[in-house]
Amino acid sequence: MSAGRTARERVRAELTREITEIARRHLATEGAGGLSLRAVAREMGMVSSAIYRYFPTKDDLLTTLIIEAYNAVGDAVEQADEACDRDDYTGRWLAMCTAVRTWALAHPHEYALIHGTPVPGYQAPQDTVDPASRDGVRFGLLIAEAASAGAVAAPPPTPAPPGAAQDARHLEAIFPGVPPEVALRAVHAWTWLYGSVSFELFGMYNNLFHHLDATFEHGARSMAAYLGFTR
Amino acid sequence: MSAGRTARERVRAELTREITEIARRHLATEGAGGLSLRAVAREMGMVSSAIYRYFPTKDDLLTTLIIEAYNAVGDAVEQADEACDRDDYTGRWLAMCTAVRTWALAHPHEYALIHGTPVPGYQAPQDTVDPASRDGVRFGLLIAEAASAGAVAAPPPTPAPPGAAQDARHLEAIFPGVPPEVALRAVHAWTWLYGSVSFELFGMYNNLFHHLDATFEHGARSMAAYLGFTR
DNA sequence: TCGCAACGAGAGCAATGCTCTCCAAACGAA
DNA sequence: TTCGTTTGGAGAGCATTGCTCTCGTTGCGA
Repeated sequence: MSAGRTARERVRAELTREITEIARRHLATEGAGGLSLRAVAREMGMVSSAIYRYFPTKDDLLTTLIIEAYNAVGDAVEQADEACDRDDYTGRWLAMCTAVRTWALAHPHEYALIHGTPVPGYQAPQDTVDPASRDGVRFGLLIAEAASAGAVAAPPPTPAPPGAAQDARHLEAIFPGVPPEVALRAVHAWTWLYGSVSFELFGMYNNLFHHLDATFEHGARSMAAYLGFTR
Repeated sequence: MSAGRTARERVRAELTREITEIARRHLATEGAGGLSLRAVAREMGMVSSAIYRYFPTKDDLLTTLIIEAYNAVGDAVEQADEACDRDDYTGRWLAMCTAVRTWALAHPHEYALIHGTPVPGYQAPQDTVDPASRDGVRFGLLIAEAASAGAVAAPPPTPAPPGAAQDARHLEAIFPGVPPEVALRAVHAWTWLYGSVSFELFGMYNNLFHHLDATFEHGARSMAAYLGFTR
């Protein structure tokens, strides 16, 4: 589709791209609330109504931005993972954690868009779910590989209501071949990751920590132990 | 101050209360983005400009709501804690986790207000920091009591950069008398708690878990082990 | 009793998302 | 090449918002 054939199609693709680019810049500087279709149109030298030919609704623009953001995190995580030795499981986990945090710190508003309060009235359409799960899928792969390589010590079983065990079995899709108890822990560790990044970004660690890099790394290492990685 | 003396003062206090009440209701149904001073004024039978006599800015109303929300979580956590045996440390931890989650599920928009994306352009004033730390302070108390009672097993030390150790020593204020390594783990567990609640509330667990109660409880128990509680 | 501060009413401003109508240019089939 | 059909920009317009300003009125303390 990028090789639009008619002149109109090419110009349309180009303008659409330009709109999202400007919108992304506005988002990055003003935040999601400060994003205005009229302002984008203005910056493009368009009259405000014209922009609705490209994005019929502000939500549609937001959706595009959200998908981009998810993909950016997904890319970051995947690249970080790939730069590691395949069987350095702890290293891969640390790299993925760092990738998420680094990206979030560099793109706070985009991070907020996907992991903060859902935008009022906004309903995530189906197109977002695949991009949204890219990072998690990659993480699942890591756990699966580590488990099948015997590099994950079976954790001491945690007493839990039966529903949790059922859910754990459903996790097979993301953690193929991983023992349920390990898969559950993996989700908890993953949850810690995003909790930690959100806390830092939204200011909950202010006045509490002064060496955020170091504390984050400590947390990630500590979670690696919690996960049971033996190497 | 609630016993305002002059009629005017009493009426002012009452109107202020009524405004925040309506605002809280709007917030609960429409979310933070849908909160409109004009709508509140309308519902009160006031002309829109009159409301500015009570809250000079929308941010001021939000600040009030935010403080209320923080206090509500603080109350919930404190009450949950107090309903437990003093030396059932695991039980107290579980109770506090459940309290946070239960409150959040019952007041999703208020939760989002304090733990979601910071409202665009909003700068949290000083009045919010005390209410904001009530839950954490209570949690710190629990850890301190457990540690001094010898009910926390020293965790295997996690290798970490020096900054983390420095920060850990600063945690003395919230975790008095708690070994640094334990204090750090406590923060990570606390982070997991809010990460977990946020993930659930913001829909990240959709299509992943079906027994959210049970899975949450599993996580909390698993974190209790991570914390090193021995009873 | 008098003067001031508080406060409601109303009009107004700039901005937003979104709609509708009008018209010119690009397009594709004949 | 012509001609009817999309496509898409311009412009006006609507309802809504936060916020300001002015103008009376009214409660209050001195």
